[in-house]
Amino acid sequence: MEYFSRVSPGKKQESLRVKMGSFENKMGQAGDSQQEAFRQRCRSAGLRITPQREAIFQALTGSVEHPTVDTVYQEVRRLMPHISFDTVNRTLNTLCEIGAAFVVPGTDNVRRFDGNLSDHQHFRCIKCKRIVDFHHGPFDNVPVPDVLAGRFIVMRKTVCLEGFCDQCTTNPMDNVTQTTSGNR
Amino acid sequence: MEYFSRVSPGKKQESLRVKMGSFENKMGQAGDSQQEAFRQRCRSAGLRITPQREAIFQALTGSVEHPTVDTVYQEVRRLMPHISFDTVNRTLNTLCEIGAAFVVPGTDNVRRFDGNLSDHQHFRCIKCKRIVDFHHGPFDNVPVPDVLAGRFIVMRKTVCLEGFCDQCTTNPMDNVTQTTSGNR
DNA sequence: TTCATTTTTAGTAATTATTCCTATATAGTA
DNA sequence: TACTATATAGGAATAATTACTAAAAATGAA
Repeated sequence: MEYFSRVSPGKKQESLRVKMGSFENKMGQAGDSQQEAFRQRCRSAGLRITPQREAIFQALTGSVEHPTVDTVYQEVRRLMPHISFDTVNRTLNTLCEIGAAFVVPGTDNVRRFDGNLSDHQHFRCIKCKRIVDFHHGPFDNVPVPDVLAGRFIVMRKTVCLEGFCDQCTTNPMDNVTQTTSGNR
Repeated sequence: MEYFSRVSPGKKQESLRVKMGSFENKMGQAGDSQQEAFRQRCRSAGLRITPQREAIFQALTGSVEHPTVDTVYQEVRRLMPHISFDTVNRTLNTLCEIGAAFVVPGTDNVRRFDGNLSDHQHFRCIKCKRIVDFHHGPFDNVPVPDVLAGRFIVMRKTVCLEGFCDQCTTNPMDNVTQTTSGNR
């Protein structure tokens, strides 16, 4: 079933509300509670729940690739041919503002987004740039050095690992650049 | 003493080599070994040692602010009025390629650079965006979970702290957005 | 010291990623 | 059903970064 977003100005179309129902049916059981939690988060933030927002959230949380705006845009366009790039970009920013998504810290010139809202860490492959989520309990609460705890208010502690993923270990030294500071 | 870079095409000027001497004299004792190490690193990488490169490296390592390209450009222009933005940007990229500088991982749309080559970590202020270097020995070698060590080749482990710096703790909740993933 | 060669740079243009604008559509409430 | 405030589509603009190329310069050999 074709899933429409808004159409060109001046052309009234049947409401998307009915089609939103169809869209929800496509999500299956496992996604329901996540999508419902998303709607609750929108309501709490005073935001309207639009089919575009639901589709963008769904595309992001259904991806393990930490996609760029353009990747999410291509994915959502398959269901919503008239969606605009700005809607996807603006909505991803909105999701980040309400805590329903996050920009992944990195050194690329293009932003990547994370739809995984549970505690986790990232492993970044230096070669293929893949970002893999993992969760290591002790990384949730690395102890803050006393000298900093007395000087700053530490709200978050992040551990990130970098190296070569299992797919790239056959050629680990190809195409490598050192581009991040910190431990070496 | 005015410090010239290259001048407009078609206008021969006296060599910069003499003025490079003057530039070096400005640096003082503490910077000499660092600048010399930089020259060694250039030679090892097969790169020419140009006054532009020395000035850009000097501006970066003399800054604790993790500056953007434009900030380094403004700083270097004070000594080299004819330097081009592309030279600064290209040279910062070159410094990163040879390990004489690093792009700081982050979520901003503008890149920031780090000239601190020693082991250290970053504290990022959520409010004022300041990045503060610190070194906490145990963060140099956080243990990698066995399940990852068996699956990936971990080349680097980074710990980053985020929160409010001492200057911003009087108004910690102003202007805050959640934009990074990971531990919360 | 001079000359030749390769690399680098200045000035400018182009590309890419992101944001802005506004008329219209729509979600949500009364 | 109607109204209002918010969101969107289509298009334009901005900002950050990269590319191009003629000329300058760093470097090494003679």
